[in-house]
Amino acid sequence: MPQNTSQDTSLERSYLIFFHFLMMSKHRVIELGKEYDLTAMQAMTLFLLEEHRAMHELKTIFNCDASNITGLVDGLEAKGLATRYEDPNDRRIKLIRLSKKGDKVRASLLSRAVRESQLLANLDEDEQRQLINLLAKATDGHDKMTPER
Amino acid sequence: MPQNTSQDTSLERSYLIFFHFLMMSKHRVIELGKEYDLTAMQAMTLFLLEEHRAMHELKTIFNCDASNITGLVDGLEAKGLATRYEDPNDRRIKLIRLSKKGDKVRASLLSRAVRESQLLANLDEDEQRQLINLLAKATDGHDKMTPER
DNA sequence: TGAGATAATTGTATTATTCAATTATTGACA
DNA sequence: TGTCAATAATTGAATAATACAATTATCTCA
Repeated sequence: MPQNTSQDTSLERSYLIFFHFLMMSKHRVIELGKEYDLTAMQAMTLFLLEEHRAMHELKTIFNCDASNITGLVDGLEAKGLATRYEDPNDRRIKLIRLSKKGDKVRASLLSRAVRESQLLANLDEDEQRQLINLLAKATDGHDKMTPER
Repeated sequence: MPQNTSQDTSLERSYLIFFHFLMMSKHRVIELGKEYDLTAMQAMTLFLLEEHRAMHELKTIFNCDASNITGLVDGLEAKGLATRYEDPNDRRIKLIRLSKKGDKVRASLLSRAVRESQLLANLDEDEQRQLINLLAKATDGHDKMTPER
């Protein structure tokens, strides 16, 4: 068995713990998405489409090439989950919104993600609330994804 | 601007906040890794290799096919950052450990990740500690990555 | 008006990930 | 002891994800 002989500082150790958490979460979303015949990006995009969003917003959030978003939205449209439409204020921009079917799939996916992810299962209700509040505060202002606005 | 007309429950909203946080973190690691000419997986693997680890452990943590780990470790060896060696107790198993150079790169990467990530910049010291403690508790027992053991 | 920036798309190239088959080793147990 | 199922790692081929380059349309603003 490995012995801990590390020189990492406490903050660095914290970072590693956080990173661990991050990777596990990703796995859970991917596995859940598969059940709905969605790629990881498609599943995550449903999460993001509580409201309509411009394609370039998705590009920023996913930190990827714009062409990937074209393909991503093509896929969602092909499945009848979302539709594109022009931004009336700027005809360069296309906005995406979920269809009725997309809304349903999103609701089901999100509900199951929350119930089954077990990510917070080790925490009592109060701790869960604390954690989420801290994450929300930490996240605030970092990019345009903030679902509160 | 999108108006919030959501039906999401508070727990679901929390999940989305968490997810937001998760994606941003991933981007930061990827960008940092690039500066060191490392792929995302290579950078994350350095994080994991505080101690030696068996290849199949990495497979579990990354939730990927075993063949990816072969390629991953090939890459790290080619760069002189890590070495394979046989587990003396089970000759099927290969253990990976960082070289001296690998240790140095890991330390630099981790230190910069912590200092520059700005992930926790919105929180004061006390809140940071709280957050990390909650994440550690939430994470505990979820798989074999826990760096404390 | 017109130069420069942004948004989206297409086709292509590159990279990442999975799949199937193979070899070696281990552990269980009849 | 010998056999069989399970595990670990590897290889090569197939598939999927992501990035790059070039193009069109639109917007901003000096």
